Amino acid sequence: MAIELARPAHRTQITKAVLRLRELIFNGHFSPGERMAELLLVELLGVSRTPVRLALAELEHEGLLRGLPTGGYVVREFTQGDVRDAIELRGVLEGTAARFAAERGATARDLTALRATNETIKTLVHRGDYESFERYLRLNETFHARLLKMARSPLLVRAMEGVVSLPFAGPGAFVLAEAELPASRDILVIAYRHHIGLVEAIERRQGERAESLAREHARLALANLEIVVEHRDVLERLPGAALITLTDEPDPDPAPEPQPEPA
Amino acid sequence: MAIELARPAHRTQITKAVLRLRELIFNGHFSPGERMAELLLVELLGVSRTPVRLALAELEHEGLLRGLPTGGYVVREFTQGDVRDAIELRGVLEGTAARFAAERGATARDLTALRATNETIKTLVHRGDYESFERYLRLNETFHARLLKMARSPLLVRAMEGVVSLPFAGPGAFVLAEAELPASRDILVIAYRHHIGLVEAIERRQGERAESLAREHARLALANLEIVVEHRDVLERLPGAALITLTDEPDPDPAPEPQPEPA
DNA sequence: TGTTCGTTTCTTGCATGCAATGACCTTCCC
DNA sequence: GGGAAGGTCATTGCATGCAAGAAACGAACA
Repeated sequence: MAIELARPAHRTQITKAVLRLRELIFNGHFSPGERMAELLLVELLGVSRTPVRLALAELEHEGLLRGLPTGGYVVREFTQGDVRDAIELRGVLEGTAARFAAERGATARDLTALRATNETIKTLVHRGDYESFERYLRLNETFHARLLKMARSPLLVRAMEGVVSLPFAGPGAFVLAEAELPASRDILVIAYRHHIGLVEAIERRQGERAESLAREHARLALANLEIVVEHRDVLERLPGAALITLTDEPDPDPAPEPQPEPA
Repeated sequence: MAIELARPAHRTQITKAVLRLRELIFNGHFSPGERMAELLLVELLGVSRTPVRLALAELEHEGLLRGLPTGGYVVREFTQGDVRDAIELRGVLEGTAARFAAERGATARDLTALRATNETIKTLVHRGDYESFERYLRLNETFHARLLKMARSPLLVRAMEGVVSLPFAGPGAFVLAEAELPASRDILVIAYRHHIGLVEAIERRQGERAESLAREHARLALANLEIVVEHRDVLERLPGAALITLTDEPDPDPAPEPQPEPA
């Protein structure tokens, strides 16, 4: 996921296969549980079995596929609880990034860059057109990428990559849906406020505050998720939606034997 | 890492290559930065290029190797700061596991199992023989594995696997060294206390307390690390030590431009 | 002596053939 | 009719050959 971003795009057959496969999976071309036969993919992707095999291994590590004990891969299925956990987990890791940035000290240059991004975001928050949402999405990712970089922790970057490789776990997950659902428009205002607070906390070296804010910030995606599942027509147009099975029960992961609060 | 544990051990050439390569890397058979030529590994491992290639990809995802933009892999190098971050990161994830377990409710069966493990650990804490340390190590891993399971979050399990795949980040990292360094013997006592507190917090649904305890618990490994680096002869016998470059500076990641506390 | 260009060797990326294992279907027996 | 056993088909695991590209070496020139 880091390699492919380094621009060579289609330089090797493997990346070509990975990119195309990801796209196909996100678009719902394969159903969860469906077996990914190598020969089928050979004629589908136009590359031979060797790069296909490598690409499948890559996607397994990303979490999109699941390897069968007998060999071969199937498309992985995600429950609503998985989505919730992915978002919560991103919050935990971004919280750690924010805390690291605060504890280890940020450069004035980094802080200025974050503020500049926020300034532009501010002008977009109250617009409603689709183009503004797209710009917001890009700026939001810029903000989060820089924040992660400011933690100065390669291992944290790795861990984050492992989580946001899931399509519905990225910082912009479910945001595009807001363009069509004014009900969640206020969330952008709150998100902007979170950004402001994050920069302030990092500058003042308030690690715990930065961590809390980043966690709460990620939970906005959760709020978005809940709004979106109420509008399945919107949900189904989002990438990766085909991988998610919606549960009707309100609590998607009930305690099997809830213990009462003794203290 | 989950697949291989599923017993087939050497059933495929790939797992054979992965296991052997991991062993070679941990033992320092390759130096950090050294190129892992496929043909060299073919005659070293006794398998053909195809499984070698797959194994290399696997180890890259584990974080032990780094892929070069031009192709091929080199052994990755870890700084003391990486080790510190890995431990801190494990603390963050185990904290999340503990919090999830507390928030989502634990079964009486799980709590009982944790307590039983702790009871046995209690009898080992004050012994000093090597065998007791090995038993402690196994029980400690049992405790942490169960805790993780109690979070009921497959994605959290994945994230954790991504972190503890590094040899020095596991729950038992640097513990074996204590068998030879009585200076750090007290740490076992503290660790035991943490375990007790964790079970209590989870039972009482005190999520935040559980999270804090788990984080602090992981930081014991950090204390161990600091003790161990003072005794390089011990450090160098630990697996994976050959991958770590020791920095002499006390603060391994200094702030480039520390901001004063304005508030 | 330092630098640059050309050549050679090594290394990886890819395709394909072969073999073995697992899945599935048919058939036969109870 | 149900279950078990046999056989057939499909799919994956592995090895190897070939070609393109990179790296290293050496030679020639400034």
